[in-house]
Amino acid sequence: MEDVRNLFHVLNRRFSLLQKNGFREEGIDISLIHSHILFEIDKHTQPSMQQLADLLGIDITTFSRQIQTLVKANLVKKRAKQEDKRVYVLSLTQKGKQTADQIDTIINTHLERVFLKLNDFEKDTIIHSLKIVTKAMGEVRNGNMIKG
Amino acid sequence: MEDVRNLFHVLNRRFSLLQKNGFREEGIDISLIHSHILFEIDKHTQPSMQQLADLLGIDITTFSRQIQTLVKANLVKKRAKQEDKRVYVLSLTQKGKQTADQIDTIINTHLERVFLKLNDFEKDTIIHSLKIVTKAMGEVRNGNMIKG
DNA sequence: ATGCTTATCTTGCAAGATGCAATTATTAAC
DNA sequence: GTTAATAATTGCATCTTGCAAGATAAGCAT
Repeated sequence: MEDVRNLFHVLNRRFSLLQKNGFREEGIDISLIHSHILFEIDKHTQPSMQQLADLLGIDITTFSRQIQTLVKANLVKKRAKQEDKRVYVLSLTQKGKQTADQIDTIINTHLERVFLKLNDFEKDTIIHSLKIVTKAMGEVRNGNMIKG
Repeated sequence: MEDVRNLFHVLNRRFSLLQKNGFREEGIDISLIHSHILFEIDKHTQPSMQQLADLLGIDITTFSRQIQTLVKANLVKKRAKQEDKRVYVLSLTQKGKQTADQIDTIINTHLERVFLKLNDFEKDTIIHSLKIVTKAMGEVRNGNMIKG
């Protein structure tokens, strides 16, 4: 069991570096955390602040200010929910969507470069395994998460 | 290919949460970044500042200050290398090693809880897959890394 | 309705993290 | 020996973080 932690750790770090390197190489000036926020907003429909903060494991106050920055940068739109005006619902602006897509392309390009080293069987096995383990990790502790 | 990014992303996040939750539940007061630094120092023999900073993808100036904090907390030891006195070699103090081991136990316990949900075949497949993909990701871009 | 409790989000503040530019100390190159 | 390169640190300005304390809205009891 002892090298499982190491595997996750290294994998984690390498994926982070893959993203950072991607941004740098393509001259995109965005932080990892902002990229993640755009990604999550894009993935879910009408997420609230609290939902996304929980999902990303960020303190709500920090998240609130990150969103303010993204709104100022015209990447994210925030509007009060009709049914419950305490809640703010997030969505991407056109520019935000465009940025999210651009980031997606970059990361996928880099991921493809990784998978080129592997044959189809390995590829399928890996994706299957990632799905299983990700699901299992979500089931152990799922506070108030949106299904991811 | 498009949900591979998502898989990595979610897996990444869930592993981060697993670590944070572990620390919180066990009442360990340590940040993720400090935990990672201890882990890496423990894993490598006589790593230099620059090596670890590169490995973790942290700016060397930030890393230098993180190490100062850890040295003050009596978790890390820093000594000049004999052959090259510009270089500082890092190691764990007794307390640092103890902390690293404690963290390791916590994370492994939580990981075991995840793997309980899976059968032996799935477990083996997943570990095998993680190894392959981690290796592949390391080979695509390996700047000046120590072998991980 | 009125008050009490809970939920969502925002700000004040103080502490910590970040990264560029400049500096120190050491080694390498010529 | 002078100059260049490398490893690490410090100054400084900026950003991030999270607790505590608000502001506002919704739910719920009486």
